[in-house]
Amino acid sequence: MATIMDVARLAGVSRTTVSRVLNNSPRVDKETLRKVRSAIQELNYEPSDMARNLRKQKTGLIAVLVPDISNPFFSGLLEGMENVALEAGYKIILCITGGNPEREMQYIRMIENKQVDGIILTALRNPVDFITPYLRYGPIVFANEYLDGDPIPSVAIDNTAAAQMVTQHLIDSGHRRIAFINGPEHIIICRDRKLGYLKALQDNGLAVDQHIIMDGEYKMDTAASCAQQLVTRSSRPTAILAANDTMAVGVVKALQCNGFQIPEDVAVAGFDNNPFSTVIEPNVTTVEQPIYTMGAETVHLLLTCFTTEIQKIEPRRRILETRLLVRRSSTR
Amino acid sequence: MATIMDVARLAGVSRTTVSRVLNNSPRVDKETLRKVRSAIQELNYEPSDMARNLRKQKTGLIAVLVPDISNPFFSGLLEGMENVALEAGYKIILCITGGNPEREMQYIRMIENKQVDGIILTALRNPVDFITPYLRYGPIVFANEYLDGDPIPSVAIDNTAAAQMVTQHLIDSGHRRIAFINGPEHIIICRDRKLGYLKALQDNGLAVDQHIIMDGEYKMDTAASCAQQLVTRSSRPTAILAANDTMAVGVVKALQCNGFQIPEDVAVAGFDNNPFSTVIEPNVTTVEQPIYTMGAETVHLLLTCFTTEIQKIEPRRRILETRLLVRRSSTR
DNA sequence: CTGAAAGCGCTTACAG
DNA sequence: CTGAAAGCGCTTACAG
Repeated sequence: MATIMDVARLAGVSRTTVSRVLNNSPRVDKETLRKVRSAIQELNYEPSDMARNLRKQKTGLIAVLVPDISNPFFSGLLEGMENVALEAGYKIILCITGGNPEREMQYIRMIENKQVDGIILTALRNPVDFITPYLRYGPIVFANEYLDGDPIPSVAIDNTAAAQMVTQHLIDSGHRRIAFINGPEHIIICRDRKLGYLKALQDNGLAVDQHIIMDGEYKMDTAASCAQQLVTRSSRPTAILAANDTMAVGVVKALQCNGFQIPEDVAVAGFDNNPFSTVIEPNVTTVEQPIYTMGAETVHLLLTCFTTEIQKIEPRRRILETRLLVRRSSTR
Repeated sequence: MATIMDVARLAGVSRTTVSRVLNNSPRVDKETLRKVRSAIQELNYEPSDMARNLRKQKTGLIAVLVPDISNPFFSGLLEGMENVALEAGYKIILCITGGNPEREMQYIRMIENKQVDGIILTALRNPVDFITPYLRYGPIVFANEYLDGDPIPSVAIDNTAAAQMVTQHLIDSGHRRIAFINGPEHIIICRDRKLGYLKALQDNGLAVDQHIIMDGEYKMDTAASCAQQLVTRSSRPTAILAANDTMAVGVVKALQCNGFQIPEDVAVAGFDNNPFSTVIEPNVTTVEQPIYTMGAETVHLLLTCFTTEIQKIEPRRRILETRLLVRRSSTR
């Protein structure tokens, strides 16, 4: 491949001048410009990004860590991120952690070697103390996540309020015994969804029964067996709230398999408004999140971090709006 | 951040020696090794990948172009790719083209500037002549795609045979009038699926009716309206084959909306074995593809291209096996 | 076993 | 308007 020196020689100028042409510097003679341009053309020259990166000390790369891209939530998030990144001249490195803490750390360490300019973290599986040391190498932001009193900027929804809203809807529909199938509880957003669920029960003077609060691991199968257990119990719940739609669908299928009618026997609701929720019959009531926007906003936030001191960024925690979508699975 | 010179100074050696330690060269004195290691530790030194890349003339990056990651087919493909890439020390740049030809070219041009070492292409939307000039910059391979008589290695299934197999299954189930809802026909695999469908009809002496061969654009909604049209016609088909499961699900829902029983009134089959196919009732008959393996094999193929002349690679076109999964949507 | 030097391909003060 | 020089942070023949 041709280098800047080849172009300079052919055009009979210094490589400084070629660089000026490449970077659209205004201080170039018209005739020189023409010569350089034609040399570039003739040699089919393209500047090397590797050299530019070293010189400018930036990679133009953003690492995005997700547990699993087959989950429509994360693929939607990535789509929002990718669009904004591309527009800003950045590329995204896809880091699938599979929820594995070691793999997560392995990817985070990319910033040490300056393989990327910044990192976006989702569904963090390591203690935040493991992450903060890496902040000195470059900016790190959260999507769909946040930590109490930490210095890491974030974009997310108010999970407590959202869970409270959907639980309240079930209560308003007449349910008094509502089960909750949560995702992994060490994930902050799951912790908060549970908080919102509990809050709604308490606000309405309903008893909390730990036996009908379960961990569905965010998976359809696991949630299905949770549902199975819930309905074979002596006093079965009349409604089941799941922390995402994938699990809600698992619940619906398990209940239908066991001969229960939805919503007549048991109402069901989920989170995310993912495509499954409208493929299954009955369609599942859910909390819609602005997923694409969340992805887009997170990249904007990271880009801001590239040029602004973290303390000066306002707001450092962005909260996006959610919307309750009432569908047949919870309608009497 | 500390550089190799800082380490060299602190350890009292040359940067050559530090580099040797970094790269585990055997020719280093034990005591020197100790000094260098402790200096590295003390300075919290990590070598810069930007500098290494420039020096070694490689980026450790692979660009993967996909039209849409919300499609489980492509997210599964990416998972297979990501795993193999990571193991081999490569990272993946996520390039979502949205099926946009300009955007596709924009991403392909990354290889000109040596932003990536190689490219994996799926669902190509540009003429192959647009691509071949870029082969001189670095290797390009296809996943789930192939082109007649071109020099680009590929990993895919035999789409003609697969479509023939599922069509034959419908014929064997007694259907004589089978509609086909295809994806965009300029995509090679769609062209071939149609070929397989036609072949099965011909082999069985069945008439081909162009009116019941439609373009569903790979989308659920579009396929649903295709189905709507098909069943409101005078002589409606007794079976509908869709080129992917997302469309098959659209067909099922549209038919059910119109009061048709599946499979009693109309049988349905799809492609991919995607999660939708088992969420909907009845579960949809489909052709299972080894998606994860396809992703993994494609990266292996690309890695081979990094070290081997393209003409010497055997086999240059890899064909993976498929399997027919007969489910209730096509069972009488 | 170790180091000086060249070089990967750019950009950017600095000087003219 | 243009160029010589330094430098981004590494690795790798080459020499000793």
